[in-house]
Amino acid sequence: MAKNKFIAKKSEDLAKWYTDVCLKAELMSYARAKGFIVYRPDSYALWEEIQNYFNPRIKKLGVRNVYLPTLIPVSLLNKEKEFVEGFAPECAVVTKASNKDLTEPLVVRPTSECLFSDHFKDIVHSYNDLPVKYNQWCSVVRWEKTTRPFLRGAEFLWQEGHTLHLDEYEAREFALTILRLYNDLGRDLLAIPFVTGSKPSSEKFAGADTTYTIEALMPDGQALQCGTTHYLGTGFPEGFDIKYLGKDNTLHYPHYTSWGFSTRLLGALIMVHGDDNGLVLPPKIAPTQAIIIPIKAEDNKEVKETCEKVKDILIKNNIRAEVDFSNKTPGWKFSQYEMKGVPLRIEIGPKDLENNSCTLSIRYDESKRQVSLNNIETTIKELLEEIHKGMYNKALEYLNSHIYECRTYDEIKEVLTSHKGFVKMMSTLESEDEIKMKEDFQATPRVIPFNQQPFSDTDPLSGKKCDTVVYYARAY
RNA sequence: CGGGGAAUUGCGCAGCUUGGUAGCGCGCUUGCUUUGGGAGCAAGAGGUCAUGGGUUCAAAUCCCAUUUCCCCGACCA
Repeated sequence: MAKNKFIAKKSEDLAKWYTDVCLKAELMSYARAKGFIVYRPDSYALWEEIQNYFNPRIKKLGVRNVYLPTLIPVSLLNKEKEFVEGFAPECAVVTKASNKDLTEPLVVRPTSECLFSDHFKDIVHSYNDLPVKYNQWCSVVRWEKTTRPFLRGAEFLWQEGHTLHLDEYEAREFALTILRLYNDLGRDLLAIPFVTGSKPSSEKFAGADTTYTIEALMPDGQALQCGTTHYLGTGFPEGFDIKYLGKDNTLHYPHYTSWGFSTRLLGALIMVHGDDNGLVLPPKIAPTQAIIIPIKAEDNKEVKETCEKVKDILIKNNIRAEVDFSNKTPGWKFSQYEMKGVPLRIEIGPKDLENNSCTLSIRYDESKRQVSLNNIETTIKELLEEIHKGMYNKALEYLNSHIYECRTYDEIKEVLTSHKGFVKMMSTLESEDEIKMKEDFQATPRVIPFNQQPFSDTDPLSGKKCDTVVYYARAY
């Protein structure tokens, strides 16, 4: 396959490669305000596919979509102490409207726990009102100092779920159920494997009792938090005075969960699968799964008609297929759709028609094959499945082979200074450990994996006895 | 917030040192020839030179300030 001259090499300059792909694959452009981007049709379509996957699945769990305001009165924000301390520094605040100073400044939501809590106070009175399960699709604003398209922006799109439950057990179970759903989304739609587990207390959401996370590994060995679910306990209900009368005829605070993933998933998708020729999309999420390229169609009616026919057959079989009849040369089209990551290209030309076949070119492994036009829909359906599995397994193999069990300081140093990936180590989870890891290697404890298989009983940093497995890494 | 780089047509860039008619490549439009890995020829269209101020007869070019973007750090769920 011809190499793309418009995109930096992924292995040579990942940062440049990443921005090149975002721009050249027409996913985004920079907007006028600092840190803000335009989500162009090709990236917004990916976000819509994520919504299409996620919406029916949360609805099945009894979650309903709602929409709450963009602006939060400052006084509401101040009701949960830890939360304010965590978020205040990165909030944008509206102080003027109609050319007059507002009596109370309004904060542009960085997340909506306060708004949901304020509303929940009005609708929850009895145990019969529980559980409450809401979700909203919206954007939030966080005034980040360093921004990168999709991975970290001043404004990003996300879903935020907010639920109230009778007790801790039910709430925790729900937070874990959603986390499993996030993990499924990675595996079944994005072809991205995650390490799942809980966050050490230093990395928890401001105000959370427990934060559960899905962490992915990027090609430079840095971890990327791709979604979190929180068991928030009763802090927000206490701060906002949300109470219900239980069966026992006494008042109780309900138990709160919140959970979210953002358009950062698109950043992960680009990073994990992309190559030197640009974006590579897994078939399940690709807005166009198969692009048909006619060869010498101008003066060949048969080529044209076959392209149309194949497209119709594929669409009838729920395959997202398109045909490009534009007068660009085939070579141009090949490069263009490769850059945009279309998983499968179908070439149809006079030579193919001679033996009733077409040429398939697979984006992710750069392979080509000639197949019969008979039962083309079955061939392609199976092939798309195969591609998805292939991409997931490739990513899984990368993840697994970049988790290093470390028993000594020197082993930790080796992994983190050469950007290899996750350090899997035994830890006491004491803050001295974290400080040392941060100072020596800029690494943070990413996740305490659910899959705990202690391989030693000693913390390599302090030498103290311990029984918890922790993954450390540098993070985005 | 620190350190570095940059802003000239849709994109990539030259011009700036030494002030004097706004240039090139790609893309775009039209026509013909092409079409199995970014086609060829010809003719065209397209620019408040990031913004604001200053110096000058004259500023893309010199001076001051501001804004934005990119990279590396620090900060950040």
